[in-house]
Amino acid sequence: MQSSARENYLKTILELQEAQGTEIIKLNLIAKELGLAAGTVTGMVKALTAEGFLEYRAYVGCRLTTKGRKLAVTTLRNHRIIELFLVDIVGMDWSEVHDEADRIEHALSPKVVSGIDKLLGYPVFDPHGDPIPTADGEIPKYNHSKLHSCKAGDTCEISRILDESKQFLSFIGDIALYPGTIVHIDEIQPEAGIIRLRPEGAEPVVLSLESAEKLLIKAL
Amino acid sequence: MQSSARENYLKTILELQEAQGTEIIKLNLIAKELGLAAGTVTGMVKALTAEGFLEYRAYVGCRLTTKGRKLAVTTLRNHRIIELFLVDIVGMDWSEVHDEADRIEHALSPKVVSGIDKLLGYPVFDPHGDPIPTADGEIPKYNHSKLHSCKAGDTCEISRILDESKQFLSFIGDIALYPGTIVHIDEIQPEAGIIRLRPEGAEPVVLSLESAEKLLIKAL
DNA sequence: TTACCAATTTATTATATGATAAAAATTAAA
DNA sequence: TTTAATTTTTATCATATAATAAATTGGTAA
Repeated sequence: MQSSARENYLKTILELQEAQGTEIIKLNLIAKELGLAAGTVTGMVKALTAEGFLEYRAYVGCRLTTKGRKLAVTTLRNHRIIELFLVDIVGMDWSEVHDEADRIEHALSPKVVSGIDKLLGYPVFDPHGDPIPTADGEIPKYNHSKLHSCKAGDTCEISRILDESKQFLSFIGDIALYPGTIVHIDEIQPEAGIIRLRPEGAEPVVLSLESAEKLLIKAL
Repeated sequence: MQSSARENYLKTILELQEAQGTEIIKLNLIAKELGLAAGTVTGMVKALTAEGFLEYRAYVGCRLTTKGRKLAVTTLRNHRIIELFLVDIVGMDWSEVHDEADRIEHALSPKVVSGIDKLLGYPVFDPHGDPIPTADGEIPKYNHSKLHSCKAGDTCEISRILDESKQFLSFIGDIALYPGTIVHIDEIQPEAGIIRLRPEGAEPVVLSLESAEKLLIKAL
């Protein structure tokens, strides 16, 4: 079956569940995320419900069933493993691998994925710091806070970038704020809406608080 | 996606052109090769003709245009590079990579393919000995002969396996007749329809002439 | 409570890909 | 050369995916 559309829906619903911390996802949100018309989503959600991947209540939203979650997690795992593969093995820039992975993730058998997983040394995070679901379907949880909630004088480690757009990642990459980078918070100006920080061993940089909200950190 | 079917048609037509040494391919043959109904192929060939990928004359057959050949060669290149990648880097068996590659080949951007090409060291052959088209669209030609046309006493090197079915490759792999293997022809019995040969440094094996026809060799 | 606005669903339409059966053309045989 | 067998095409139908517009529902403010 041409299930790559189905896998995309399920993966997106899983990502929204993870991002929001809620089980039930409004169809409108799915439409926005996938760039589809609302009516299209209603139709597909009904089909996925009939096939046992989702539970759905009109005007309320939908939720993954166990079966749906399984397929969604597999797709998300494929996506993140491929992203890491493209960066670590193929040598691509982290800003350009998301769209590639979106296409490749649907074409991989479990055997290929497990081979690449082994090749990468069973990694736990993708290049953006997103946790890679395990082969048996667990998604590791970390409650890291957002960079913009730090205080001046704090030292912390960048752990995850929530915005995977090419532009944002290029920008963040240019100032070397990769996951694992240690930064010192020099100053926060809520009125100006900016945060001044210094990556270890590099020149200080200035971010908008809006941008800082897209960076998760681990306190040190 | 929409164009993976198109890419499959064009790639198949290119392979048939290469295998037969003729430009014009009958639609019936395409249908057999792709496992589709004849009517389906007529429809798609018309579409591909309207789009400038093919030239087509009813009841005669079709031929790739320059534009069609370009896309076909790219797809074939992707296929063969991915096969080699799956064997050499991921560690899969050569008998199982064909179907995988058939799915993955449509999901790869030129950037990804060129990265993997570099990673593999710009290879010239895939695991089955098929030549990998170059990035600028050339398909290297070799006029190797078939194993079954050898004479007793000959020594030659296996260069290419024409049958990519899982069963045949498993069998040939079990007796280690990979491309590069040197073999001595001990005996040929046309009446019995068999050929006796000895891979260098291994026990002799017996093949049907039918199987031997699927193996290309290079005289030494 | 009613009336309006936004969100959501339904109904219709479109495109890509495929199958099947009937019609037409080609090839082979008598 | 006429007929029979085969191949190829045409015509019709089916399924998956998506868009749009109209109708419906839900929430909110007067």
